[in-house]
Amino acid sequence: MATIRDVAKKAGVSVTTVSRALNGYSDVNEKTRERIKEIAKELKYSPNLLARSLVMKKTKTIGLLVSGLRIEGSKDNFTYEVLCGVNDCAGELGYELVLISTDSKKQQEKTYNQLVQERKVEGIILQGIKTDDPYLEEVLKSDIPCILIDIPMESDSVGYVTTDNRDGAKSAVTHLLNLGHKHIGMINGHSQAFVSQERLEGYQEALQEKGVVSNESYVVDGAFLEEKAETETAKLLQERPEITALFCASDLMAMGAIRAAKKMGRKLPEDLSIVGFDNIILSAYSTPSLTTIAQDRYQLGFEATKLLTDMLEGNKGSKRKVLNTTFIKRESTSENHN
Amino acid sequence: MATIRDVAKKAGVSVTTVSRALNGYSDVNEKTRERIKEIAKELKYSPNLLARSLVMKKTKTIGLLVSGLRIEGSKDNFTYEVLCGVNDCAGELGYELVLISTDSKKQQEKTYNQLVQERKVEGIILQGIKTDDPYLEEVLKSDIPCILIDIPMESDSVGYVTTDNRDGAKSAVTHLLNLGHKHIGMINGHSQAFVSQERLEGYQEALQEKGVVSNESYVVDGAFLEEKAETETAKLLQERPEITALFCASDLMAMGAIRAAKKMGRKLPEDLSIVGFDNIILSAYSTPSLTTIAQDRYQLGFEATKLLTDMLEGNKGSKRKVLNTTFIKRESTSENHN
DNA sequence: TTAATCCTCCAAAACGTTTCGGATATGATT
DNA sequence: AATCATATCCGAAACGTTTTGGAGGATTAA
Repeated sequence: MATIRDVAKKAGVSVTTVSRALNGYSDVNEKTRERIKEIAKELKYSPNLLARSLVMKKTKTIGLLVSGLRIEGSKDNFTYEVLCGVNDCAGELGYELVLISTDSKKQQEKTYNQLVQERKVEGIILQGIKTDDPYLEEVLKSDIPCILIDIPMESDSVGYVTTDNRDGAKSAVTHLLNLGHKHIGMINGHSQAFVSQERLEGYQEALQEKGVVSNESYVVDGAFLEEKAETETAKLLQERPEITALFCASDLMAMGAIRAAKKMGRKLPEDLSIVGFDNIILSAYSTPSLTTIAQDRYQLGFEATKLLTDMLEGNKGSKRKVLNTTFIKRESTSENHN
Repeated sequence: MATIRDVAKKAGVSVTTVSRALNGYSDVNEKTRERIKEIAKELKYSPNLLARSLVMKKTKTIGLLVSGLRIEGSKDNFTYEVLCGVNDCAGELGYELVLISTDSKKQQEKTYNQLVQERKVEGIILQGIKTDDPYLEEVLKSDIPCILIDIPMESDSVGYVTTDNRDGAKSAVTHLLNLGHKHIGMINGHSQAFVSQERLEGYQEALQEKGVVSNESYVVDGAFLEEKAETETAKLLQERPEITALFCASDLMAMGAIRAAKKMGRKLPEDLSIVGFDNIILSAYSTPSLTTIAQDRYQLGFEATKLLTDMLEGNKGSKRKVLNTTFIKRESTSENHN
């Protein structure tokens, strides 16, 4: 609890000198600097960051605003892995990290600007918000530097980082086409997610390139939920028995799809090939293990932080980053024998 | 960026009055209070928490110090789920949460006290540190309120929350005994974890109660790692072929054990029964799905936060909390037919 | 010798709040 | 009329830093 004043008194110098000594300014004699450092250590002095930030108007703090930091997130670990990336990068660059989690209830109490202003974060990373979230509009208007994860929007103060979802989806579906599948269904997420739109486009593009006519009724909405995906898959497979392969917009939904198929007595992958998206932990452990498109969530967080700090430090440069996916072949896909 | 001064000026009152009006003091006329509130909203004023904390010497902030916020943590999600619990409870009680992650490199630069003092957290929750961690000693000496997760140590300013590991382990092993198993091996974690010691005791106690002599060579160390557990299990099963059941101190290690057993051609659960500990997501998806002892990691975080804030607000009461486990029967255990 | 330069150091202001100890006015009580 | 209580407001200090603009002395240059 020693303050700079205590150090100054004990060292017989002014507060100014202590401050400048400890902060490495050149206008202080090396001998006194050493003495001051000594005394500071002796008194276990460490500067009060509140006071410092107050006067410097810099907090060296970034916020990670996540909508829905919930236990269900354990299944895909998206938030956790993004958090790891953000944390690592922030740590490397000397930024503090405060975690801000909202839900619709909290959002009614405080506007985005209030939230951010109060916490005194210099910039913020947004994860998990939907495209129809009221905060999104505020973000774009506000001049607080912000990086969006998986929402491709830009302005003077906002950038984004995302995965090449379209390309990833395309390679998933191309893989199925190459295995000889003609009737390929898609279990998509929900329409309030950009990634869903993009993955749908990738799906359609792949079909088109191989000259397969796409059928609207082959695409259903699984809301990124395992259960919803299961019921939707069951319905789809019943109504469209000619389908021999499925592309799921998330691994979690693929888990639901697998369960639905198994319940209907379909052998996997002989009767039905399934490709997921994400490469979550589960996908390697399920039976059959899941062929999928891996996206690097850790890197998503890491790059977001890099972009944000670049903005904060005035480094002009691209405010967006699109990461590549990698295709992972496992057991859930095989040649079409029908 | 409006300050309290701006509001005061516009309202034609003093700074003091604005402060007292907004903070609900009674010595301000209701009419002026309303006017001030109006103007505050108009100017989008929100108080600078830095300044406030500086003068009040209260930050309403707690820290979650985790050692090893790493991507590998995705597999068991321990940290994530604890975080969710901490976050929810902190949110409910109006505390901010800052995430502090350390590793041995960082620990050399800053002592625990420095870390905590600088960040101006009022209290802190420690997760994931080992019993031989140098920070632990500091924590006990320091008078900053602290709750340890899974380390049963207490002092004036520190408490803990943990799971009843001994009882959990005991019920796991008792389950195996009841299935007729006589030779039960254990894949434990590492000795720098209290939970390992406790789970070992539970294992031994269960055996003793049923009058089964415990055999030291039946217990090996899997370091809480999947791979290590796999190799250790392979060795154990080879050297002690009479073993028909395994109790693993974590589900993740059980995954390794399952793999080892499968590679040796053992049928599960017919040839070998396995019980895990934790109830991680994977345990429900593996083949066979894993019988396990569930611990509520979310609740661990939630209760830790409750204990901490109780301490911060001067509510005297117990500084410790031990949560119960629940037994979950799945496919990986069956009767002993040997 | 004088002027200029450099090296060390410092006093005071500033950051945006809260709070303590009054101040003023009004009305009630004696 | 004097005293007291109450309601409403405010000035100034305090929190612990950094930074600005200079002061004083020693050294160097002219």
